Amino acid sequence: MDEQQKQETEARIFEAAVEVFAQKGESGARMQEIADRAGLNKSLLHYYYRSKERLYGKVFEFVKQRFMGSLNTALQEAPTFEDALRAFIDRYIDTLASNPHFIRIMVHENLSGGHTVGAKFREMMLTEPDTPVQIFMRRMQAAIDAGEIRPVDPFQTFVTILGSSVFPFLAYPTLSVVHPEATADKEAFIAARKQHLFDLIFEGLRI
Amino acid sequence: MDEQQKQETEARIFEAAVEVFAQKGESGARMQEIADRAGLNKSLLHYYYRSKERLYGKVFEFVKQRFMGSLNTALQEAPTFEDALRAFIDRYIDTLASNPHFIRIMVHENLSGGHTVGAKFREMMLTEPDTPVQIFMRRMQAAIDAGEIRPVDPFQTFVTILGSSVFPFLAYPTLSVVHPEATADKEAFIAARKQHLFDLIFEGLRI
DNA sequence: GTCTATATCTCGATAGAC
DNA sequence: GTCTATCGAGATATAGAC
Repeated sequence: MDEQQKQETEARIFEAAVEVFAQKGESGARMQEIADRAGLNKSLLHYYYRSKERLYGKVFEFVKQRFMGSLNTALQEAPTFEDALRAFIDRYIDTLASNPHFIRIMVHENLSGGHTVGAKFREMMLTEPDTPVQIFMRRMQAAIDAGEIRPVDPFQTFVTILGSSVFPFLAYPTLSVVHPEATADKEAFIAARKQHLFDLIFEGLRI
Repeated sequence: MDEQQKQETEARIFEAAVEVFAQKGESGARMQEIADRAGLNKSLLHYYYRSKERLYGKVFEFVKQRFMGSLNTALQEAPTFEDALRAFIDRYIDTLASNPHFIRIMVHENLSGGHTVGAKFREMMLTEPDTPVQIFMRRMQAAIDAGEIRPVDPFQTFVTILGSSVFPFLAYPTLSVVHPEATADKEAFIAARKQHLFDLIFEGLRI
């Protein structure tokens, strides 16, 4: 009972921390705001995580795992390149939509120099043999070699898919001002976005 | 002599402020860091700009003007849609490359709720009759009506171009770890990016 | 474990000397 | 105009009661 209560408190802190760090970044986030959002006393954050720095470290690690994991699973399945491309775009956008905090933390990291993110990814490149980028690029290269699609640079294509998928989640406040009609229904906009992206890129790669 | 010195000091503060706000966002930025980067005393920031809030306001306004200006000019020229598309992508990426701070401030704004950016853009939509989005969308719609390209949603296409162009500048620290060879020479990467994007999207729109 | 109270530090801002 | 010194608010972090 006590133990369970403890874990739940820790989890509530963690979830609140993810949200606040996503919105404000590491330096902009306030411990008080995290405590308020978790409905707990501020000193509990220190009891469970010692310092703001350590709390952020845990959050970042978690976010990175989820992020990479979603990319990996999306790439595993699918027999043809067409299927793989569609699955990748769909799953990736779905993950972004249901976990909007993740990409925000990653972007904050990159904007502020990307030192943490650089170190973590470098480590990952060494320990894990197959990163999502490499899997995607190999798969696309195979399709090119087999004459299924045009010879377009796989890495550039990967960057295009990521950027096109991520951007709407980063710029939503601006986009909703610039074109309210298209973005008012967020569900519909996301569905349309998936359809559009696959169509445009697949046609762009077609022989 | 004094007046000139004064202007130079003010300019140095401003430039340093642009850099720090771009890196940390409004709340994450520190007046001390801006002063250090400008090689000046912290109290001078208040002498010239009264408060952090006002300094940020000036920076944001400046950034927004440069940004929108570059988008507009890129869309003016070009006779055919193909030319317009190429010009738009080239000019837009060039502007991002030579002014990397601008987009970062915009993204920080959006991440932290986008209230300032929302108000500013709403105002712009009212005062200026033709925003870049509208010009692009109208032009693309005309090309669709004329049967020059496939009937692909112009707004979605606009978002795809923006996202694909912007993303590398946001995620450069991560990308350079994930694929060092492709990103080591930044000039070359940007040139390749322009070429790739136009090719992929133009082929994707082709009848 | 969770709270209150408080110590310690950092930051934005101002006063005043030069 | 530019600097040093400092104030006061607000933030992180800790001590100690329950």
